[in-house]
Amino acid sequence: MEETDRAIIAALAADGRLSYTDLAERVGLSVSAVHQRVRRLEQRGVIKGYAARVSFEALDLPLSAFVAIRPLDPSQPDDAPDRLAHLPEIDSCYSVAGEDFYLLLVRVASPVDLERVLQEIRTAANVTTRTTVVLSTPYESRPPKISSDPAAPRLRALPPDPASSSAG
Amino acid sequence: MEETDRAIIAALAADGRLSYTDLAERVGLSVSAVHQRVRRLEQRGVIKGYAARVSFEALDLPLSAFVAIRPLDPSQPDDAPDRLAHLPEIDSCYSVAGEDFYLLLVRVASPVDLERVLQEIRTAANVTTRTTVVLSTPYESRPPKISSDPAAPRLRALPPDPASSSAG
DNA sequence: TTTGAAAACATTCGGGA
DNA sequence: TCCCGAATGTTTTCAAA
Repeated sequence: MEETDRAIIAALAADGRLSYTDLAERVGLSVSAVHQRVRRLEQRGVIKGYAARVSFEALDLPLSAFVAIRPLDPSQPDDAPDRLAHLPEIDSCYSVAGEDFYLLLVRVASPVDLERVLQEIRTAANVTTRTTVVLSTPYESRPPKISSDPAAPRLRALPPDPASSSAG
Repeated sequence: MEETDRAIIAALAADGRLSYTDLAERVGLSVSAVHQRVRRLEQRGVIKGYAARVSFEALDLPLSAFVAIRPLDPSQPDDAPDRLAHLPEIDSCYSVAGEDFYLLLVRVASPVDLERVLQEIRTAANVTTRTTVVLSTPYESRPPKISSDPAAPRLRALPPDPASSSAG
């Protein structure tokens, strides 16, 4: 039961378009039972959604970079994520411990575009930036290991937080 | 035509389980025409696959960290990504410019697990580590902006490279 | 949780712009 | 080359037990 949910999640993390029929075969349940479980996982927020994995090269966004940012005036209220959310080049925004405040992952078409985005980041959030260019990506966004360990903690329902995501 | 492909990609990046029927309505084409286009995008490698977006908190992996690594002996052949690929806690591995060689994103259940993974990374790849803990994630893995700019470059077919991913 | 039937959907094909 | 519409098999969905 608990283990079945983990199997479902692992299967859907690896192939988000699996049919309920295939899923049912893999976990050894009827189609409707699997369907119901998936729906419960979606409602509980364990499965937050589904996405096509797209090639950034093919979309002409071959240049990725990590941008660490630090406020120019640390006494100001810190709403950098909100101020930056409208920039479509920003893939991810992490609040981090350490000398920097946030770590951004940006995707652009060219060095010139990176330059422009960095300027936009600095002016929009009143921050300094320190940029690390990604040269290649051996692997990325691998499906998480789903422990089928019998001693593993239960899958947890989440507090109703429909906006933000990982790593609290 | 070209713009239609971008609309399809944008729709599937936001909702990877959209039916072809829904997709067809959105882009104003017949179901079979959309189906054909999606298949071509998949074959060309523009769409690399589909994945469920899972909540790492719900999976009891609430702690994320960026781990910058540097070889102890820079004259040795550098195969750190291969040496680390078996560690399921590593979500992503980026080769980066700058003082560090690689930047890893790891996901674990607790500080103790992070400690263990860092040791495993150091011994498996013969590297030093510098770790930045993620405190929260305002947003992550947002769908890329798909330029419908008429002057935008064509969607590119990819050389047959079925393994690696972004940012060359 | 299962079964079973109805509705919706995916997939392939032939033909037309 | 790209599109559409129809035919078929599959999947999803729902009710009932």
